[in-house]
Amino acid sequence: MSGRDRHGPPGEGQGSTGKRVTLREVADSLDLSPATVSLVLNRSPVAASIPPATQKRVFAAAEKLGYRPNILARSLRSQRSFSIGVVVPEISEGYASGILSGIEDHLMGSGYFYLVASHRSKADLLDEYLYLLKERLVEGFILVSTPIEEPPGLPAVAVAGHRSLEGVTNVVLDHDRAAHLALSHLADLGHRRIALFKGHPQSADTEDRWQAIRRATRSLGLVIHPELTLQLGGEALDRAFSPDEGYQEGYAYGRLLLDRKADFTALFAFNDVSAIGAMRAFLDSGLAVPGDVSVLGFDDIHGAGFQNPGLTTVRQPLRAMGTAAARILLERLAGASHNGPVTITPELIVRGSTAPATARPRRRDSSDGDGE
Amino acid sequence: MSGRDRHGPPGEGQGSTGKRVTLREVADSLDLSPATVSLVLNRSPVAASIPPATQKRVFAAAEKLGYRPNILARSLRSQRSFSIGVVVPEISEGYASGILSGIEDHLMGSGYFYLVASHRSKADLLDEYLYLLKERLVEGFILVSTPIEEPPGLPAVAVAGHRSLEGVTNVVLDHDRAAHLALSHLADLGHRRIALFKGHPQSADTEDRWQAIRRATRSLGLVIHPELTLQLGGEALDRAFSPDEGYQEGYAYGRLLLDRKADFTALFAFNDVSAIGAMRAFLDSGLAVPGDVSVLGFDDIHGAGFQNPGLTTVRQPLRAMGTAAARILLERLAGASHNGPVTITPELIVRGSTAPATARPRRRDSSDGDGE
DNA sequence: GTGATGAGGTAAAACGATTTAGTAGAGCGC
DNA sequence: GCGCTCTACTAAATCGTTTTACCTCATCAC
Repeated sequence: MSGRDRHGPPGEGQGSTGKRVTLREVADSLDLSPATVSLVLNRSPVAASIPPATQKRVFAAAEKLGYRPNILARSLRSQRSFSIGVVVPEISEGYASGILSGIEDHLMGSGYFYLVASHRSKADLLDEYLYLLKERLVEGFILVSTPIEEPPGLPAVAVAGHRSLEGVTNVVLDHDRAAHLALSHLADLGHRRIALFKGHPQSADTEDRWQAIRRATRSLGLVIHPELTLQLGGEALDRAFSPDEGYQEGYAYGRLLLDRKADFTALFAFNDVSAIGAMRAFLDSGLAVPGDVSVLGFDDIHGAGFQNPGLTTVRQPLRAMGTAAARILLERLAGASHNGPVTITPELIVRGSTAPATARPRRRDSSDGDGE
Repeated sequence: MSGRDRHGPPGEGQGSTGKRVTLREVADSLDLSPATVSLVLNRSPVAASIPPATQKRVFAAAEKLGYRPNILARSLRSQRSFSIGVVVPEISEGYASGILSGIEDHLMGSGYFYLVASHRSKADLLDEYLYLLKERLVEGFILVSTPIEEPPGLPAVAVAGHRSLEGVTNVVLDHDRAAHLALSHLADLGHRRIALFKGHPQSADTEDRWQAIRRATRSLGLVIHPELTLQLGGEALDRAFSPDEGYQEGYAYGRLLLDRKADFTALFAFNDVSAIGAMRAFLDSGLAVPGDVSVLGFDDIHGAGFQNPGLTTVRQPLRAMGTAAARILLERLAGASHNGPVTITPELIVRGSTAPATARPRRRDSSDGDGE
């Protein structure tokens, strides 16, 4: 709608090699001035007085010569770049790439491109990238799970939101609903001693989700057991995990949980990756999942359903969230006012990793396998 | 080395808001011409005759005012954009995002950005995106697992290569070594009836790998059983799978394999995703992995080791491949001549999904579980 | 005094659009 | 014939650089 509406046809007029046709050349071929051609092609209101016949000639010539405006020149003059900056913690990770794919879907359809930068949770890199992106005249930002301290200086949409900031529209998951779905599912299965993985301190969702979990716990008559609550990326472990070692980290924290020797019948992890890692730790130590311990993830990343057992999880519609973020940003760039946060609704996906709690202590006891 | 060598410091000179400082303003503040300032800042050889004292003043003023060249203007004039186009089939998928993260690593360090486009295996989208990227004056392409018909018209590096094309440097995995690693591992375990998943016809690696498998099979004294060979995305199934349904597709083809009732003791899949899907199909139908069937994947995507059982697989160093692609492209842009293909060496990662072949027919028979 | 040389710059033309402020000519009323 | 209004355009400035082709002044050799 905004953006350019002509995309194709590629490769017409001239081959993919050869010099580009400029506005001047089109104008010359028509014995018109570049100004006229520009006005017509851009459907400027000023072109209202140009007779339809001439307009037709202009369009025809542009088509025939395969004219494509030089985006750089246009951007320089009009101070628009038709590109936006997308900032993610780490691109090779399921959450970010899911969102990204939604963003791309929407942007491409609108004539925009995007530049991606991964800050790997380093504040200085983040600052630098925001700077470099502005230098490239991106028109706005989409910040994915990226906590920033001050307004970025351009219209922005934050995907795993955080506290509200001037000029930043938040796209947030309904964490209360998510926590309630997850915990009531476990409660209904009879779980009372539920272990929890809190998210990394630098993850934008961590705090919101944690508060939601506390509220849900209370409203369901459950209690949070501090000895069963582990903070990912916390000081509990001597070893730090790099951003793409989420599975290993989950495994390590799963082990840690077992080492504490405090009984629990279920784990509600911060995300699928840590859930899968922990599940593996449980299995390795001889516990059955879900026989001895139920495991509940978060996100529903690709492949979550193909774990063994399939991972029960709270699905975030990542692609839809990306699409929404892109749409909102473009609307704002087109002049729409920026209203409150946009809420996304999660969904509980029940698979094989959760089952009724059993009274039996969590000790190796593989009398009944997971037949199904 | 090429590219700009100054990155930071962000946020100095002026806040993140406020108008940008132009070259003209720097020049005016120094009572010099923009030309001089430009020459000095760019360390042009022409600036040799400018006395060091003046040069110092110029740098100091630029720093003080927080001058940052406008990239659009620079690009327009010098016909360089300091950005490259990365084309992938689908961004939210592990292979592409792994490569991407390597690409990013290298590019960012060199002052380049990249624009991503996902063609979702549609030839018309691909053409259009190549066109749009050229329109944005990207300086070159990195094509990830993207087969193209004709030279793209710009320097390019293809990551999961294909037939050689003018101007395209291929970064290819050593498929012979990969196939040999995988098949000799299975052969050593006593497997003779090995099922195979061929890749999608549109995947660039498919044909190379298949030929490599044929060679490896011969040299190992194995035979390929047509009834155990399935082509992913082939006509065997009535249902087509979208690009992000790789797991489901693997599951479906796993089932298909079982339905054929032809005995096999191992599966060597085209990639981890289909291997995991198939593994799940085997488990669901009561077969033990690796007790009844060994499963061998390809890629070593994130989380492959956290499957249950852990997936034995041929690792492609995705990130390193991305880095290599970016490095080669930048070298070529800097004038290096484009030599032959670059070969990447795969590695066999043995985990729990492969074990010695058993004579026992593949029928439900769960007498010994997969304890450890 | 002349011509050459070098030092230390600068003017101005690109790059390829967009857009504002006109302008030439036609038509028309009077 | 004058002013006015339209119509159908166009000239030229502008965006912010880069880069080539100068230019001016000193100095020096002869």
